[in-house]
Amino acid sequence: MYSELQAAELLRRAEIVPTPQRVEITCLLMGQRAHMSAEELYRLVNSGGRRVSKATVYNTLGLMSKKGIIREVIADPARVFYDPNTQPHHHFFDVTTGKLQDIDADMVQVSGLPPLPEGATLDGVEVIVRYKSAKAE
Amino acid sequence: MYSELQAAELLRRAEIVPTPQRVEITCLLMGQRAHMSAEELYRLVNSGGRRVSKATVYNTLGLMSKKGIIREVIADPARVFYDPNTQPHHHFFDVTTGKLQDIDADMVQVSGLPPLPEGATLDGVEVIVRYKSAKAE
DNA sequence: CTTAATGCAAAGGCTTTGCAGAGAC
DNA sequence: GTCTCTGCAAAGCCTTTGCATTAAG
Repeated sequence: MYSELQAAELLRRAEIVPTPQRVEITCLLMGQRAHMSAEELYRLVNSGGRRVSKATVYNTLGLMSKKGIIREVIADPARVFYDPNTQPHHHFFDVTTGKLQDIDADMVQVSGLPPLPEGATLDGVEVIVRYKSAKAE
Repeated sequence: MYSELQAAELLRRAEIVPTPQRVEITCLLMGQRAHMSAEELYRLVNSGGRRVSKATVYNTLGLMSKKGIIREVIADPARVFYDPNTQPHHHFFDVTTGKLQDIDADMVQVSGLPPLPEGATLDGVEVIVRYKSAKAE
């Protein structure tokens, strides 16, 4: 579990004013092992008594990802996942269930990437292993 | 350029009835070096005199990707790209312009991936190198 | 008082769906 | 006539935007 104090501290360090809503969102996101989409998080926050608007959820996630304390993962065409793990690492994506899972970067080697175009800034290298799980077709 | 005859042949081999609309879509997609989204393709098809509905474009792309003659690439949260290149390969994604570009698989080595969960079927390994290009912020 | 954060609802893209009409055999 | 494909429009989902309200210093 992730305490409100930890969350507030994290936000403060990222120069984000730790309002109650932001702290709440941060707690839930950080406390979760699975990755969540904004929509899921929005529902989760609001199921827990607290009332936070959609705009604020999207806003907060956008802010946090701009400040680098969480990371956007684009694996599912239907939504963006937010990943509390900012260490370099990669992902398993279960196409059947829509679940996203971490793969430690230590284990995976990517080599031979061509250089970026002139003047470009690297934004990240993401490896996504997509698979279908047993159940459904 | 990609001829209608080639397109029809490709579709037929994939057991897709080569209707005029599907042939048209296939021609445009295959003839293009850049990757396109369904929406772009829809606009492109309809700018060329021919009238094809949105439903048909989405339908055709879905069919083709299910049959394995094109490939979906998920790199941009806002849309799915369709890639006529079905050889294993990877992608550069220019965050600034939204352009997607191929990276030959030959050059890139990915090693050390952990095994899939029990009973899972690999659906693909995708490496996406995201970068910001010179211009905009 | 001034500035920033929040909430609401509406708008916006991309994609999917339902169903009627057209076409092929 | 039957089966499939097509087209249109409406609906859906996630996300963004605009603007009035509220909170903070």
